[in-house]
Amino acid sequence: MEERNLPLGMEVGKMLREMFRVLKKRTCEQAQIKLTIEEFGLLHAISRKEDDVIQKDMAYILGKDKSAILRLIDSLEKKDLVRRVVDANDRRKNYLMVTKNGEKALKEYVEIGAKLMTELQEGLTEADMNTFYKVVNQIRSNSEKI
Amino acid sequence: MEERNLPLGMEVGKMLREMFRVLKKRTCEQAQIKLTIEEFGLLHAISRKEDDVIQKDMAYILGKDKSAILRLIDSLEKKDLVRRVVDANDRRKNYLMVTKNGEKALKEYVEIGAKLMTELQEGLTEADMNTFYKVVNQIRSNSEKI
DNA sequence: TGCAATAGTTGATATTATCAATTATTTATT
DNA sequence: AATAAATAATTGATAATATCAACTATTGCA
Repeated sequence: MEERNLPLGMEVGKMLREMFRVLKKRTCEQAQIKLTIEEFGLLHAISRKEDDVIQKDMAYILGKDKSAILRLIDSLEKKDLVRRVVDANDRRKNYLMVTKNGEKALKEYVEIGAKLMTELQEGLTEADMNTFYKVVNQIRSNSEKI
Repeated sequence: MEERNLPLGMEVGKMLREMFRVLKKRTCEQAQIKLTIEEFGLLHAISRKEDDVIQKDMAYILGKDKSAILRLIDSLEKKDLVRRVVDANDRRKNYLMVTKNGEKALKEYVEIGAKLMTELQEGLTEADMNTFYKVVNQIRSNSEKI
C-alpha cells in the first residue's frame, strides 16, 4: 500500500468532489436558498459555536485566510443569512449572528446533508468512521505543527 | 458522534488545506519547477497509468470536468512537462506523454510528498490508513451511484 | 450518404484562495 | 499623556480552478 502515499490528497479530493457534486445537485433541487458549499460550511460553523464568534476565530476554525472568510461573510450577509454585530466594548471585533433566514436555510441544508451522508456511509460501521476521523484529525494536527 | 454528520466535508477540507499548505511551502523551497497541487496531481496520474492515456480518461479518473483537465494539460504542456500525441489511427484521441522534464519535476515532487506524508501519518498505523482509504473509497463509490 | 457517437476545444462566468498593505481600535509602554 | 505595539478587520490585486453549454473534428454504423 506504499504506493498510496501522497495520492492521498488526490483520492480524498476526488471523494469530496463526488460528494459535493451530489450535495449541490440535491440542494439545488430541494432547498429554497442557494448556498455554495463554502457558504454552507461557514454558516454551519457559526451556528454551531455556542460562545461568541468573531471573524478571526472562524478563519482559524475553518483553516482559511481571514480575507477569504471576510468575503464569505460578505456574501452571507448580502443574502441576509448572517449579521455582523460590533462588540460594544471593543470596536475591532465583529460578532457573527445567524439570522432567522439563516437558521431556516441552514435547517434545509443540514437535513439534506444528513440524509445524504447516511446514504454515502452505507456499508461503513461506526468504528470505520471513528478511525476515519482519527486519521483526518491526526494528519491535520500534524500539518499544523509544521 | 452523530453531530459529526456533514461537517465531514468541512473537516476533510480543512485537513486537505493544511496538508497542501505544507506541501506547497516545501515544494516552493525545494523543487526547481513550480507546479500547483492540481498540476502535480494530474502529472502524477498520467505518469502512473501503464496503458495509454487520453484526456477523457484522465477527467474520469480524477473526477474533474474535461474542460478543467484540458486547461491543466495546456498548463503542463506550456511548462514542457507533458506532450499531446495524436493517435495515428483515430485523430480524435490525444495520448498524453510525460516528458523528460516532466519525469524530473515529478520525481522531486513525489519525494517531497512522500517524506511529508510519512511525517503527517506519524501516530497512525497501517490498519488505520487502510480503514481510512476504505471509507474514502466507499463514500466516493456511493456518491458515483447517485 | 447521413446520422449518431466520441474526443477535444472554447468562451463565459462563478467561486475561492492568497498575499501584502492598509485602516481602525485597543493595549502596553515610556 | 503620548507613543508604540498588537489586534481585528478590510482592501486591492492576482491566480487558480470549476462549471456549463455550445461548438468543431473525427470515427463508426446503418
